[in-house]
Amino acid sequence: MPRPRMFDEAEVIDRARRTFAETGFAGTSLDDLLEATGLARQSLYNAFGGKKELFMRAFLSDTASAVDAVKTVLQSAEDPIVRIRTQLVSSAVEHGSAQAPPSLFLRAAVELSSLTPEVAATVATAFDSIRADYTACIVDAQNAGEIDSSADGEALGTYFCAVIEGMSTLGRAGVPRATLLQIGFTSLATVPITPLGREHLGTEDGDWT
Amino acid sequence: MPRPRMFDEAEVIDRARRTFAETGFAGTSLDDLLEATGLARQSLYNAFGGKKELFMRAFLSDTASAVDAVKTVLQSAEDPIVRIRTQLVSSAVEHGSAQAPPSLFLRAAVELSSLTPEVAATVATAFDSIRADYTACIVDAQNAGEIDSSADGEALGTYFCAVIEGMSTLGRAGVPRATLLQIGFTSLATVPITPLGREHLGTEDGDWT
DNA sequence: ATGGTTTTGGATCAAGCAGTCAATAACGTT
DNA sequence: AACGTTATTGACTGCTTGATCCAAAACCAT
Repeated sequence: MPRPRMFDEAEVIDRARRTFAETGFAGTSLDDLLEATGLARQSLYNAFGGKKELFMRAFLSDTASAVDAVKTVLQSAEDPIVRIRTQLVSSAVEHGSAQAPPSLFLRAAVELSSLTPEVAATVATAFDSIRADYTACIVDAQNAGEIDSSADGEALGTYFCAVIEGMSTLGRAGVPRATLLQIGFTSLATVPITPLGREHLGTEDGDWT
Repeated sequence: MPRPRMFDEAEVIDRARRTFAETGFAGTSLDDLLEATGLARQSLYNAFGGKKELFMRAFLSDTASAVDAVKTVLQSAEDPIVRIRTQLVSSAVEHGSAQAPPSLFLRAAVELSSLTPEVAATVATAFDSIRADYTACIVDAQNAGEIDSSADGEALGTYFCAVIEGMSTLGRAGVPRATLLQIGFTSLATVPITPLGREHLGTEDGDWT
């Protein structure tokens, strides 16, 4: 019996995500959000509660999909070592583009993790999840004989977390995609890949323009 | 004949740097700055011009000293390969501490590099300088026979830029110092160190509590 | 002392801020 | 067709913002 909404909630959150990612939480005014989403003032308050709540919705959604994107690649059906390279390439491509929307996850981590406990906890959990996915994939590769069994999977997992976040930060600062790709490929040299693994990887680095 | 200032300009800038680093540009009000610096309103405007100008002073100063800190370590009198490890450790220690003041450089890079051209240019120049210092140090190490001459010094330089920025981001998100140190040591495995270089490095990783 | 210059601190301003309220409009159910 | 429920709308509120103005105080060279 109620009057139906004239907007798509998911789309509003996505627009808000973009806006917050571009100008930050403190730097985004309610009017900015209204313009970006097309909502009327009271609609936003009815549907979401306020600026902080809408931000958290957008932030949690962005974090979840970022974590999910990593998991999907690292748990695909490819060879484990190929999955790792694919993930690094995918991070480089995602963060190394001027027109691509910047990451709200990074922004929130830098802007709010020291001020908002909930953001800090979410960021920590996300890092942990990514780290665990990487570690599991490395263990897979070790079991497949593609990575030397003496390698420390945990250490490499946290390490790749840092590399990914470094690429994200550099990408936001304007570093071009090709450079991020180089960083990704270079970081792969940390992994003691066996001859078998190297065979699976192939020699081609691919073309990413 | 003019009345002398009752404040130390450098100290004011340093206090402002800390405040901006903690709450960002948009998140810091003029009253916050007055409280942090102890200045009176008009004094701040007389001495610096306004919020934006004071921010730029603090940002440029922070960037310069961050770049300088890297350069100092990488151009010290130690063995080249030791310098690199020392720099990674120093970055981990600097960014991996809850009480240490967060980096305004990272904050500005993430918050403003897409909005303020001058910030973006400064950030880009800083990255370039760090990258160049790393590359030069790697070349030194190659000439000293500590790193395989086939290594791509440029690629490793940009790579270490990303690692450092990744550590900075993770540190701000609450990742502890020990983890950052592990990341730093792990990242060193990317470098093809010769037996001679390994000898110079020693076996000890040191104790950093 | 004294004059000229600067700092200082309080008062003030207009603009922008997040959030609220009451009235209207649109829908599904009955 | 009428009702109850919810979305929409736009005006409104009190507060904070960055910035400016002005008069009084502080200093140093003379």
